[in-house]
Amino acid sequence: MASLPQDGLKHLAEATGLSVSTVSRVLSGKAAAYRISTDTQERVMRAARQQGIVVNEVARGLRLRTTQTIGLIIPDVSNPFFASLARHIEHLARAKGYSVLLADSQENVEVEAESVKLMRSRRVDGLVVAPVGISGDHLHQTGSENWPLVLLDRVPTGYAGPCVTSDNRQASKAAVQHFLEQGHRHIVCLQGLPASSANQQRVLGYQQALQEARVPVNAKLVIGHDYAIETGRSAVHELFSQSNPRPTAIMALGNLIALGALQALRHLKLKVPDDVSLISFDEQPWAELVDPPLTTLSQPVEKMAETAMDLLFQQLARTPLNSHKQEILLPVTLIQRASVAPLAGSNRIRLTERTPLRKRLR
Amino acid sequence: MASLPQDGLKHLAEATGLSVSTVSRVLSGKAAAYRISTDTQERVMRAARQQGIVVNEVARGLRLRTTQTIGLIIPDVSNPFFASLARHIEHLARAKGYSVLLADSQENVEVEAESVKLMRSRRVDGLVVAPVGISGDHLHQTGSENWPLVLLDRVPTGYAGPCVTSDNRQASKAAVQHFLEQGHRHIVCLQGLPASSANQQRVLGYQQALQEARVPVNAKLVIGHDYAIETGRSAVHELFSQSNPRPTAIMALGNLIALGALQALRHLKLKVPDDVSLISFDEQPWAELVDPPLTTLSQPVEKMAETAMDLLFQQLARTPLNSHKQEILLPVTLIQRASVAPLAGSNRIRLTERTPLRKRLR
DNA sequence: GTGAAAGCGCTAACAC
DNA sequence: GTGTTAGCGCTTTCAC
Repeated sequence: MASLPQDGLKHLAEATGLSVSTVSRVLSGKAAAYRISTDTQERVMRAARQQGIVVNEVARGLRLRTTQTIGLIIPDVSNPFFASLARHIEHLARAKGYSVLLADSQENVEVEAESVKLMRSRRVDGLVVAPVGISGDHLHQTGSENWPLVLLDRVPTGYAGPCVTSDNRQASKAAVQHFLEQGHRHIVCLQGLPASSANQQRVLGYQQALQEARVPVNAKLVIGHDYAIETGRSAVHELFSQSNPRPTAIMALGNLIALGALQALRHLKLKVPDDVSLISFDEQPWAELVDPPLTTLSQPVEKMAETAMDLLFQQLARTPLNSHKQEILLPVTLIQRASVAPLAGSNRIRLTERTPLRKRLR
Repeated sequence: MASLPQDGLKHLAEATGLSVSTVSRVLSGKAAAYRISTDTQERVMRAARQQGIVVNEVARGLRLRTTQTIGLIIPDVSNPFFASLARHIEHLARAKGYSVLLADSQENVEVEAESVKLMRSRRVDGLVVAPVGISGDHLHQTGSENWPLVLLDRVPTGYAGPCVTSDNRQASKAAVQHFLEQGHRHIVCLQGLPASSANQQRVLGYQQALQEARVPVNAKLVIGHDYAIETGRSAVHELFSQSNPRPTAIMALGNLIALGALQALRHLKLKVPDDVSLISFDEQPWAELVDPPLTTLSQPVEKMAETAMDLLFQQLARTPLNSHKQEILLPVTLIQRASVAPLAGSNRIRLTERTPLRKRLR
């Protein structure tokens, strides 16, 4: 912190001829409670404004044992899904007087663990994290027992604390069922980070849909290793330039993956949806503008952020959480556009609606 | 900050039978400088790990007068351009041991001013801000004289401090020249936030290109009021559903605006590029996948972030900045794809390259 | 090699 | 209504 020219209540006290306590009281809005005279209040305020003095929140934080800061740890801020989450969280935090300390874990467990530790040493009042891995151990280090924490979007298996996700399993299951209804049987699943719970749930939904329809599950059709655009691109290249019989549908478990898949498909001169159908997880502004307009699974991003912050604020307020509401699952919507077609030779008719169909799942 | 079960060096001191000073010295890596015995070091480290004690950075910050935190204020984290900037900045900050405190100013000057004040009171060591307005007054409040600050992407007129932007004027000028070469004369300029310097430079470039080509500048063709998707949509609707003669080309001064324009065009059943050509500011992963692949102006996002952080770190290190390098202008690249066609009846041929042409501007 | 003590800028008893 | 004072948890001079 730069050493400010005029720093502190002490200085203000001298300038106004009052004591630090008094100055402190008016500056922290306790004037009424202490019945400080209007005159005094004015004097302090004016001096503060004139000399550009703002109270030192770090000293305040030390004394008050609160930083009015929440930590936000996400795997990739540049992924529009997380960027959007981050934005809503920042707004909600600010509305309650909290600032947000941001860490991008780069989909890397070590970086994440490091960030958690850092945030703890910086004494953030609470933490919301979209964890990378399937183990949540590093989230609960020794000594961090009742430290306000809520997990978002992804939840390690066996995690018992408060968390909010969308219904990933149900969503991808419904999408795959949609494919099945259109006659598809060879459906690729372009997965994201295999270690992330969201991905696991999505893959599970994919498998369940197949099993329930008595369609054999081919492990080779689940492919990919992270949520990056490149993963979609290379997986599609690999799968569609050789394999036989060629898959007829692709379930992309993330918006960037879908983009990569689209690129590869175009490169391979495969038409969507004529040659292959495609559904993407995550709705984005560009989804209806790409060629063809994409059928997507839309997560309730804003609702997710709100719910997470609710859960966090409840903890901050030391309100015991209703134990039965700790794990919150939000419904996903299937938005049907033009990237899915009935399998050639199947008896289904192609969807021709002008306006997209929205189907709330569950 | 939650009151941690075991807090502080004091506790560790008792546990190890040493003094706080010693414990402090080893925990802050000063063991060597003070010739602390290896045995003692071990003892402290082990105890710290066992009891899960992390030093209280806020107390440390108070004492050291540094928070190892930089503030980042941007107008909209969910805009992919800023999200990307934010990500790079977070990485660069972390690499140097800094955390980042994030504020989203929502393209609102008051929120921005409020955030600056907040960051100052929280004693961030430095600030990087992409300012909303054309006045930079609130960035330099009384008492914040030599407080490390660098402006990013946008610079208020007359601002003298360190800042980095891309060459907005030159970029949009080149884009408009490209339109002109293809025979277009009625070129719409879909602007972003009129008060932002980036927008002003872009509009200026647009005007200059027209003037130099002796094409009359029609003020009615500059339309829009912010960088949102809705602005592109409504402006296009307004302009293309009635005006006569209908414009034949659109310069969109932001990626979301372009998306909105594309939506509206599709809705009006106008084909790109046959009926109207389009160029978008900001390159995005989806740009080559929308229909048609978009010709874009690609800003050097990573380079911008790096440069800004360089400038900031120089200030943090109290290295006097080379005064002639304080205002840094980075070149933009024109990526030609398929959204621009020669005007029907003009004697130009349509660009048919398979791979996009990249033209570095300036 | 290690300890004692002062103080970073603030708040909250406790006085009056 | 306002002032005095004792810390919050850390670093660092000075002592030994």
